[in-house]
Amino acid sequence: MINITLPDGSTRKVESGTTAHDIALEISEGLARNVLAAEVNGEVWDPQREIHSDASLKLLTWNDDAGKNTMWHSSAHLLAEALEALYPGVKFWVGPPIEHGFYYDVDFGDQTFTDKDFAAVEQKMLELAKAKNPFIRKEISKADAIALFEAKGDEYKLDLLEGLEDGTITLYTQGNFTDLCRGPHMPHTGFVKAAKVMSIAGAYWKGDESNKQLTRVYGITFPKKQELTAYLELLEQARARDHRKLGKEMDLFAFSDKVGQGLPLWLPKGAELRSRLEDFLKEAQRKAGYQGVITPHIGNKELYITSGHYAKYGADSFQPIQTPSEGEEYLLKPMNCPHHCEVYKARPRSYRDLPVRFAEFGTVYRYEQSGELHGLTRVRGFTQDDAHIFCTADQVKEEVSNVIDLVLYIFKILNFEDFVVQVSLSDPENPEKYIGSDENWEKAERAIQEVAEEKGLNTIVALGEAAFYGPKLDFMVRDAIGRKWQLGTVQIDYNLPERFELEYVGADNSKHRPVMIHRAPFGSMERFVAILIEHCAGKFPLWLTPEQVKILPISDRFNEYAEGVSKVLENHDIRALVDDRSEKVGKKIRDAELEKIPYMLIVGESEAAEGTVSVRKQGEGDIGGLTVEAFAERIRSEIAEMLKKED
RNA sequence: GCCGAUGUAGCUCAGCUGGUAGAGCAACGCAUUCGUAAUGCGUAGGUCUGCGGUUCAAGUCCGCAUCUCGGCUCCA
Repeated sequence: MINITLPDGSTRKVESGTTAHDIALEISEGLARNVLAAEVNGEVWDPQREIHSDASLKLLTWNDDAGKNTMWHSSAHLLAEALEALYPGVKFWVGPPIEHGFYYDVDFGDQTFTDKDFAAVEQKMLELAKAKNPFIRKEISKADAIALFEAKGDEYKLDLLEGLEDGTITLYTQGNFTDLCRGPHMPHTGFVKAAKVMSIAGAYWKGDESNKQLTRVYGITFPKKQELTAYLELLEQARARDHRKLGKEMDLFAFSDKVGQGLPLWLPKGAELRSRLEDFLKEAQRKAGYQGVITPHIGNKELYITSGHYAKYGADSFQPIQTPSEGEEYLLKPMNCPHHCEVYKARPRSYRDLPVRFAEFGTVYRYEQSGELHGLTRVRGFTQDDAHIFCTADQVKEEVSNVIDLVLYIFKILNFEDFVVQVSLSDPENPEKYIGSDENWEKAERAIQEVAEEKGLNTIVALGEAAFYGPKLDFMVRDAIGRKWQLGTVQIDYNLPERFELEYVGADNSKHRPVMIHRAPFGSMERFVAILIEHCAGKFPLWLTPEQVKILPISDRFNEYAEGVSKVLENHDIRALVDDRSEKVGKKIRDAELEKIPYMLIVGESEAAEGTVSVRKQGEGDIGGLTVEAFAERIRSEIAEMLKKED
């Protein structure tokens, strides 16, 4: 007999060899029907696998991430089975679960597979699912496994086998399909009630761009049909908020083939939105003790040789600009840090001056791979809300703390409520990868972690993810429909102060090296605006939106009164326009609603007579009449309320 | 950069197996003067991404280039 401990702390005595499925059955038949996998002593197992020693057990269903992953991993095998049935001779590499569904990397050989073939594959998958074929686990010796896949002529599985140790190799079979796989899998294929092949794409074998490309087939499955429908609706919703679509519809930005790939053009409304964000951050930074600096868009190549960026990125960047002077070369600046180092060096610094914080909305140019460009989130010319803090090692903690406060303030004002903080530290196994003294690293890593903890941030620590020049802290936000984005970043840097020989005179009258902190709360204006658009689906907060109010006269006779209202609002710094087209008010309302203008003011006979406006809020409808002054006051206080969230 | 798909009016899209382009919305004009999500009529707008090729004839077929999109790789 063995003891099984369940998550609620209760213990069951069962025969050795009992499976998780058996235990689920003891609890309830309904539960047993839904168990996809089981966590046995912290390891995810097949529910059918026999347990032979005391263990802690957690039954996993569709509601657990690990349960979902198991089903999707099994679904990848189901996909493979369907593909093998329809395309005899195809070869498979790997098929893992991903955040939404799974994929399988497939070598179709001479056969073609296009999106027109998806439906047939989906049908086959469902047919195979209906058969409720069990997933059968089999341990196999390495020699037998090699023989098996050699017979099949499957070079991919043979390659996988090379990396595996004898004694740990398992095969899984469902129906007619057998795959080399560590598992675990759900009990049988019947759990899949809905299947969709989402897309195909090329993917390098082993992720190496010098290898051949396989066809990556993406799919997703669900235990209920309606969950698939809901998922497809969510995707539809995401498409509707896509910043590329909204940016075009709302006249915020554009691209031009003539100007060049990945070089955004900010249209008047987008420019206005952006500069309002910049002003907002500038004001917050001014209060936080930053000083603005301005540096040129190009820099002598020597600058980047000193910084080390030329050696690392020179070949993949916009190439140097020649001058009439022989041998003289300039680079479009790919980052602001080297310039700011030179700002620091413009005069000798004393420990009494530190910390100094140089801020600049610095436009930089990076030659991103063409296939990498994406709307405003990945471009070749963009403006960082950059700043560099130069301080002593002892000041790092407080400075990081202040930066975090600034980022949190911004998130609060802009309603990014759901975020985690990733702390990237050095890899303890490979200390030689990093520059800077052990003492300083330890100080900085401790400082970052302590600050994160003191602020009660939801933190994940990523060992080995630090940059070679220092540890960092990144904010990952979740937008309104649950997608994750990386926004603000704080990075500690021991490298550039060294390379630029930055110094300050200490209290001991000798020279010391400052620590440099890079930080960008937005990341870049382009990226941030893109994420903001998607987060709020184009309905910007009142204080940010380019057009706050549209005045809609009932007929041309009231255009004059409407203009008067507009003037009054203008005097209150409210951005209002009159829709003086000769259209019915219903049409004007519809257009203003679609333009996502927060307030519509309908004016006609009675309003003109009484000096009032009839107020309509976007998405909410008519909210009654107010005098013009009262409306202006309402807007003013609404905005004040939004910006007042300071701690 | 690589794999694949795509490019038709300002926008969203039709255009079957080759026979020199069409709709809705937007724009413009006229009429209408209207009360909370679309007034009517009319006008104008296109080297069908570009360059070559096949053909009596190319938006349609082929090649190359380019852009965009989905991924991969990359992201100082």
